[in-house]
Amino acid sequence: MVDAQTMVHAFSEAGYRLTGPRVALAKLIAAQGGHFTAEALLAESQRRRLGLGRATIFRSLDVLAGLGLVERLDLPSGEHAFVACEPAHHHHIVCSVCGRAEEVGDHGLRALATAVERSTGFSVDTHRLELYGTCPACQKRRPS
Amino acid sequence: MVDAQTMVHAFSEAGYRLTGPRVALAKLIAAQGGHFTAEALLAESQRRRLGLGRATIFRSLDVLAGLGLVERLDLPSGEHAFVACEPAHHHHIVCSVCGRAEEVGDHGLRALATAVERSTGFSVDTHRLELYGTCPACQKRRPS
DNA sequence: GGCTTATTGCGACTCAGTCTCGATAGTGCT
DNA sequence: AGCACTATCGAGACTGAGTCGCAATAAGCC
Repeated sequence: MVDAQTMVHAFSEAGYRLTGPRVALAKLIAAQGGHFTAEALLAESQRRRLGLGRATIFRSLDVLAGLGLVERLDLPSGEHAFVACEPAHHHHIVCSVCGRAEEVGDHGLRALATAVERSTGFSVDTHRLELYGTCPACQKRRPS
Repeated sequence: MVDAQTMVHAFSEAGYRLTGPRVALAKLIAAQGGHFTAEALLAESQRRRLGLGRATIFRSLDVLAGLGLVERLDLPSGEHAFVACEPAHHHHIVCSVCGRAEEVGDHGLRALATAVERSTGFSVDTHRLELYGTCPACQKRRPS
């Protein structure tokens, strides 16, 4: 998780203006537990009367994604969601019960990519790995 | 790659009716080299005057995805695409130059999932891995 | 051939995300 | 503080993917 402060700093550090809407959005994102959709942020901002426009939310999310503070992910349902995260290479595991997301290190994926390069002849540029499962808390609460 | 025959059989085998539109669509899919979007199929079917409706294409694609003969994938651009493939667990590597997709075996991903389970406490249900790179042919044609 | 019902195509509809544009407000300078 | 410059904003129109409802059609079965 990343707090609002960090995001706010990142904005100005990268040469973007530090505007009210951006600060409000940073707080909103920091308040989200796990992954969230643009639509959810929009709804929440309306509920709180923050007056953020749809376009502003999408634009800021784009900027944050560019800065690596937020990552797009595609849920199995096909929805597009986001998670707040540190700007380093990693992947996420998403709890399908509560939606909480956690960062996951490399764990040998790099080796896997190399193995694939060798066996297919492709050169691998990027990859996306998303894991879905149940987090410890939800396992305890509802042992399936 | 999967040929039209296989898909056609799979339809009837699974208890679906073997209709003209479905056969036409199967051929269309088999003719696609790599990944393709629903929109591309629609456009192609119009070009060939096959008279397939938008809804029909989406519905059949859903069915095929359910049968595992086609897999949804999300391109880095955010587009939703599909690839024809064998109904077994595997992943894809997609060439970002020509769009050709190839199937990739497990290569130790299972072990990675276990490592993640151990380190996070999550229990992993599913995952999606997509690799993007350049295929041998495109590397040769345009050595970057 | 006739019956049943899954499937189709059409067109209206929804919903996420983008675009345009005039208004607003950071930021840097004086 | 006051000012100018311009990035950014909000509202709402717009777009394009995907879905839905329904009457017409055509598989599969007798």
